[in-house]
Amino acid sequence: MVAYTLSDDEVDRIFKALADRTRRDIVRRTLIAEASISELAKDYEMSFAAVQKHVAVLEAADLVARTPRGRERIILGNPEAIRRAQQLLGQYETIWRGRIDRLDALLAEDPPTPGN
Amino acid sequence: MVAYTLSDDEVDRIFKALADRTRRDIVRRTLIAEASISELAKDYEMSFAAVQKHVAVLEAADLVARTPRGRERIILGNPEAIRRAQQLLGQYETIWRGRIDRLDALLAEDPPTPGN
DNA sequence: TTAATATGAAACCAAATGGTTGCATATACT
DNA sequence: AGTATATGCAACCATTTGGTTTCATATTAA
Repeated sequence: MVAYTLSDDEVDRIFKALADRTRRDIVRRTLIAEASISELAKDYEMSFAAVQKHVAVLEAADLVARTPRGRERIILGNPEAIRRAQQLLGQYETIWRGRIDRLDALLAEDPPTPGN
Repeated sequence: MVAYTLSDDEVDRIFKALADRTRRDIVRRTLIAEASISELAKDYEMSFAAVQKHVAVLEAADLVARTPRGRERIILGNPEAIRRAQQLLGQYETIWRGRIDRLDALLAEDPPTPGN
């Protein structure tokens, strides 16, 4: 299992990209099946250009890939980026478990005495 | 295992809160050990008020809890919120696996014939 | 009681965000 | 060749974000 090290900038981009429901929906859809930008755009109540911008944000975060096919641009979700974000959150879980371990250690020590 | 259902607004708040390196550091630190806002603020190159605002963003996303203790406010990271975010990303993984299964099914079908 | 500390909250500011419209260009269809 | 479609990109706009400073209030310490 390779451990990816993401820079602060990369992590910023990933979470910022995921912090918008339209973008999360695009990720979800393009993980299910590829779609062109105009196919995606049909289903949102906003302009084509707005959807295009959302896709650009996702691509900058490497959450989707954009491949030309004729006059279209095919968007495909990138499960690897999602996995990296998940691993990142997993590290916080590990940190927290460390705190619990330390608390347990404290409680396992000699019970506190007035003179201690 | 209880499945939490987060509203779009809640998910927006969580990822937006995590999309800032100072806030991620505050989460990390307060998962390790509780800290007052001023203790946190000492270690960042910004005003106390700025750190106070970051804590407010994290609290709104339920990523930390703020408990009064005397004149201080003690900040403690909330591992449950992190876990929920992780589960959310896990759902995307599941979605993606569905695509792979469908692709496998396609490949397992009768090989394509010109007349098909 | 007075001084110091910790927080809260408001007003302000520059930059980023999320949307728009309009126009240019590339590709496909007839 | 001419038209329709898909995209890219720029300019613009309102709102949000991430910072600041300032002032008020609550609590602790001397």
